[in-house]
Amino acid sequence: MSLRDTQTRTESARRTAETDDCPECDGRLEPDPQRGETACAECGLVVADDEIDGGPEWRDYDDSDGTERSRVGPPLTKTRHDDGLSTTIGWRDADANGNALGPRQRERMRRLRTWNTRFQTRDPKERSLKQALGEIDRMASALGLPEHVRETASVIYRRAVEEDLLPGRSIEAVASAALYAAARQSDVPRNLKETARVSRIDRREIVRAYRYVTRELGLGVEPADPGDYLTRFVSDLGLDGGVEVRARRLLEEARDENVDVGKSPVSLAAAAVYAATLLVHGADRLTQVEVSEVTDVSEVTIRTRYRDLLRADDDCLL
DNA sequence: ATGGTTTTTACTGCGTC
DNA sequence: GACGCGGTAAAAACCAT
Repeated sequence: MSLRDTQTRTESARRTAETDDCPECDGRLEPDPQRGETACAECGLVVADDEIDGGPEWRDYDDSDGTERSRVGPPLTKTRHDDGLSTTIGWRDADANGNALGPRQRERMRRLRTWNTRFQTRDPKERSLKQALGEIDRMASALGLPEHVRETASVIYRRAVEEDLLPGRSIEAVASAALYAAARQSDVPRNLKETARVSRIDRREIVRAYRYVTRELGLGVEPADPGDYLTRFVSDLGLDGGVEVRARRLLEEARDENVDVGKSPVSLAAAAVYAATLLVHGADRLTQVEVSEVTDVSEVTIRTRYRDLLRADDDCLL
């Protein structure tokens, strides 16, 4: 890919905290009003952070004195890490109004341009990495997963890249798989159906990537604990804590009686919630359909599982 | 690929409000 | 009659081999 003859592009410099230090030389970072970018006072490094956030982009387009910044609006979309966010730096040593730059400014611009080309030509891996991390971020927030899960997901993804696991599978599939694995490892599991819903990749392909990655990376991801689904289900269904406690006990007793072996954790959790509302609230319980809808477990499965749970429960007359 | 198991889909019957 | 539930049969999905 050849450089544009007269122009270079760069990742947009995103406004970070104004008091940050330069990662390269520890010089102070200064927002450059002329360009609307933040750059290091020492080496001219334009700061561009790795993750895609929803933060606004700051630019000063028409203010000749450059003191005022205008909010241009949110980035076009979170799903495209680059489009619409790139900054183009002209080759002319002049500001936006065509006025010549002073020697100081000129020098600074020269440095900015070299850095920009570096960012651009840095290996494609860097680019795909950003895309993947952006995707992870998007899916994670769609799934309501906390920050630390995104981080472990990115770690998993990076490791997958390092181990050359990418060839043959799509970036997004591996990203989805990494997130799925991270959620399970962090004890805030999301099942495959949920993951597939927010992913561009279908379920089958995610599992394939997931299996491959976990095997190659030796990630010991244990089967999800049904209890980990419980709190989420309970709150999604607007139930009280009493139900959750009861449900948890049902799950424990099921475990003691080995009724749960071979059964999907989600099914058990869903069934436990239903059974618990039945036991706690009696007549005005939740319907199986309601539970089925928020848990993504079919009514039939809820039925069969919750009968098992009740059978294993001591306090249940039988 | 195969076979065993679980889950889902689709449909039906029963009791109740 | 609609609704919640239970049961069933067949298909699909899953998993270990």
